[in-house]
Amino acid sequence: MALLNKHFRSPFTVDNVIFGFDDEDLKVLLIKRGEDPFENKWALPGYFVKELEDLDTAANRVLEELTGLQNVYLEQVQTFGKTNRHPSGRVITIAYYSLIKISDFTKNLKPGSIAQTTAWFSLSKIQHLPFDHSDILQACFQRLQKRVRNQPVGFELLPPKFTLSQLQSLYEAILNIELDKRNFRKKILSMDLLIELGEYQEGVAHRPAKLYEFDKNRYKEFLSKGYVFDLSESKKQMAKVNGYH
Amino acid sequence: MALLNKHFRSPFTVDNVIFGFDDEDLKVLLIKRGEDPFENKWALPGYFVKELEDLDTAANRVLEELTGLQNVYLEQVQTFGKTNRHPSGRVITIAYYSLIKISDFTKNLKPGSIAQTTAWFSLSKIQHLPFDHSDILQACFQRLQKRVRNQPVGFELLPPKFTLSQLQSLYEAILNIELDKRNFRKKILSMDLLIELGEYQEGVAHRPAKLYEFDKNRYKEFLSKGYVFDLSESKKQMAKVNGYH
DNA sequence: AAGCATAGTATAAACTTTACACTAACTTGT
DNA sequence: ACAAGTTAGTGTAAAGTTTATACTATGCTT
Repeated sequence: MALLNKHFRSPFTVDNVIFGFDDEDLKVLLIKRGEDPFENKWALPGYFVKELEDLDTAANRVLEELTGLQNVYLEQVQTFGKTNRHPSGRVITIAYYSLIKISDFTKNLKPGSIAQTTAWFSLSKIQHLPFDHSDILQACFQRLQKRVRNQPVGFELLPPKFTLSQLQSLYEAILNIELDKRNFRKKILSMDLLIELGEYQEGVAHRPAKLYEFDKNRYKEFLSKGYVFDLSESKKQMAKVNGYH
Repeated sequence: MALLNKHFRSPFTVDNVIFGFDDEDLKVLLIKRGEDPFENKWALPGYFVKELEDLDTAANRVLEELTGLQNVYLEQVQTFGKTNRHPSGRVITIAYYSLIKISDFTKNLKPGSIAQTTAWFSLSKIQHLPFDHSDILQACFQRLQKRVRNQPVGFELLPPKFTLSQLQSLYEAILNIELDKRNFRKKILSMDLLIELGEYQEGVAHRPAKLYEFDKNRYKEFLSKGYVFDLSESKKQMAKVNGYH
């Protein structure tokens, strides 16, 4: 309809903060830009949205072209639209983050693909990013920190079979706090969402840990009973973490 | 820069879910559309964003033109970009909600302004809205329900001086649950964020209630001490509300 | 076989949340 | 002026949740 033509049009991108976890650090996949502005700088991966493409589809496209992965946890976070955020003209970006199993990633890399110009960076070591990508990264990370306490999304970052210690390390890395082993286990197991597989870790130089699996069906039932996934801490504890009493 | 011209451009709007509270119900301000598509239907207010206008600015513009109000609580929620969401062509919309003091609103209405075609609707009575506005409304309402438990935004919907009963009704209306009077008061007062004014309600046919004010400065201090605003309920309670045990 | 590294486990104390019912203060109608 | 009506305001005990804390178990390495 002609009416729409009266109005300003902007190009749109989706930028995708791809998180991974390597048993130690929370990492983010960055891409070395192949064109100006900021050619050869590391930046968040993002693509322009196509005319006939939904936003979620575009975000999944970024992800698949970079990692070869499909059906990955993806969440829209915030839209960044300051008129001057891109030096070449107005570009609005819709920020997403996704959670991938870092081990799957390496398997799916095709030689010569665009993914050859990507690398994982520990979140804590990322300094300045071009455009407003630091703001975008921060918004996505903060969203993840909240999400992980109230939704069972952490499992998206772990292999399908994992140990409780891995799970705890993941939470410690994302939330940047230390957790008590016994209390953590009690809490997560009390929700009764993990299946104890009866299998054990292999190839470790110490007592092997039991392997667990997150059970999506039990989680559906859990929700339908009105229960709420919750790994948050009391106000008192939160104050302490921040160094107050 | 020429590079941007390669890419698809879309017109985009901000839609703003304007919430108000009338001591009874949570309400939403709708506008009767003056043009096709959906002429004369009630819909969420929204405007096309201008070339040199930031998104937040545009959202505030919607608000001010409709209500005459400035400096109002405003939060971006989600961007809706399905290719077919608008029958006349692709339009991406960035959804915001705002919280206003409904009493301020009526004062600021200019006769003959666009606001003459607006009306407040109880949230519970709104049925079908045009476009994907029902989805937008739902997303904004859900965001508000979460926000109100973890941030002191409820006060934005009340007059500067309010009673604890009004505050409780507000929470009950937003969360759609019943709260225990004694426990609610204990909890909100224990955060020590309200100033007891020593003034009382007037013109009511019963014992007049004390008036309180929310103290933004105390809240800043509260935050800087690492405390967290929290009016949430335990998992047990949540389960009960939903009819389970 | 000793040493090393991580896995795995229980309980008591502190704290938070919940359930619950009566008196106080003001207005209205007689 | 007083009775009836309406909402305001208040404390406590029981139940539940969170926290702090330290030792034994199991497998690998040397």
